[in-house]
Amino acid sequence: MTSFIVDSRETNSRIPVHLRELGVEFEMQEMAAGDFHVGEFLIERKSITDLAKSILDGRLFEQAELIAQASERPAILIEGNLLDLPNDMHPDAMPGAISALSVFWGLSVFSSPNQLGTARLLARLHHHQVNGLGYEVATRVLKPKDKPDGAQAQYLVSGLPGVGPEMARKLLGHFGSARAVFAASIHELAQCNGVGPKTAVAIATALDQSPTKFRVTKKATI
Amino acid sequence: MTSFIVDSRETNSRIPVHLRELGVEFEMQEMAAGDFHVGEFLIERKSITDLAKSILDGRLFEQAELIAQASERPAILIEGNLLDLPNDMHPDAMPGAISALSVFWGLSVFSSPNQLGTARLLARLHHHQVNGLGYEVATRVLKPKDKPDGAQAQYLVSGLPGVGPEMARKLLGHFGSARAVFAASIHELAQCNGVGPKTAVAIATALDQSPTKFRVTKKATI
DNA sequence: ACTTCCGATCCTTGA
DNA sequence: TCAAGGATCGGAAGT
Repeated sequence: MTSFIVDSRETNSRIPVHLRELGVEFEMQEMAAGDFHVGEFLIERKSITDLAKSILDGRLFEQAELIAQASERPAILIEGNLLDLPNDMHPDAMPGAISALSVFWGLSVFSSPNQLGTARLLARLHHHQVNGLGYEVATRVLKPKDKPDGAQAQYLVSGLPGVGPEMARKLLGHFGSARAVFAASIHELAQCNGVGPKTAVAIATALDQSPTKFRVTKKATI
Repeated sequence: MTSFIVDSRETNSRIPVHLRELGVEFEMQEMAAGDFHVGEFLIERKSITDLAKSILDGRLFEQAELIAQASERPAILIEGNLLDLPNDMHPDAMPGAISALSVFWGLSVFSSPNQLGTARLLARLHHHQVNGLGYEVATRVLKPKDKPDGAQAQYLVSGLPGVGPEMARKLLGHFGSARAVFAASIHELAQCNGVGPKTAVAIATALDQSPTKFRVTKKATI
């Protein structure tokens, strides 16, 4: 699950070098299918020209089959500019291949501009699977700095469902402080001008919601 | 499902035109989340610059969450050259975003060079899902769309000064509900792990401050 | 998204 | 037992 294996043939590329520069630890092995084994991903790396070649000679889908059967999370990583195609290639060929890989073989289709980009992506994929995000996604950006007036309270109250800056102002005027707003019952809330029964209920619900489960770090599998 | 729905906002782009030129039939609708609904895929289209912007202002997560919860097969389609990034952006940011979208939100990450490429890819995705390969492909089971319970409360509480997502989580765990957090005294707040005297005072101050409209005296500063 | 920086909190030590 | 010091965590801001 936390493994990072690089196929020995990748010594031809600068990927292993870049990975080391990025401080990633990995093993090199002869791999039966794919080029990188990063956590649950099994990834086949293809430069855009190699990909074009594989499409034309029909070998692409064999390889797709291989990695699709070898992993729960098969992926292809297309490296290079998507416009660098052989002139004689049909313009639908590349999109068609990407679509087929995704629809029929369930592959994730990553893309990177160059070998360094590839290394960075691999490193991040690994890091994310090992450490998660390392932090929680920032909720509530743009917090006001400590202003002496009620801006702080207004911002706080405007976090309630259905409450924007204007409604927050009304609520604060009616109740006197943020603490009082948050202590109010549904009925009391509804007394405030601008607050109807629906909003009142929504507010009370949010306030009384119990923290049975929390997302610490989001974990999803495909 | 063989539907092909395009969000009405896409009229700004040339995608619908290209699609018609490619002989694809589709409907245009106002979509709640995403830009294209192609078979089982729900796809959000982002130009590389828009994507960069969304990363910087943190808006990307919300959108990812939206389409991830609205579909079994959520996807993002990155349009443009992956090297066209704001040069003030950290080089690890874009790969990190792609990785996170894939690992944590289970999104497929497509890529296309331009609007025509996007249209071609969409067309092929549709065609493949309609006409298939003669057999059904086992579509992978996607994410446990665990709607985080208490997210609303966490958002609300993280509006307090010195309180981010993590502290909010701790506070809610300690007090049981947002209402209880907002009712707590300085001393009670300080009981919570991670909350010291400074933070406790800051929180209480924010809660009890009243709009200064009526206050004559000013806060003394050193 | 990532990184850097800073302040607050918590933990350990040693008197 | 408590105070001072240093390690750690989390938040805020900038790229």
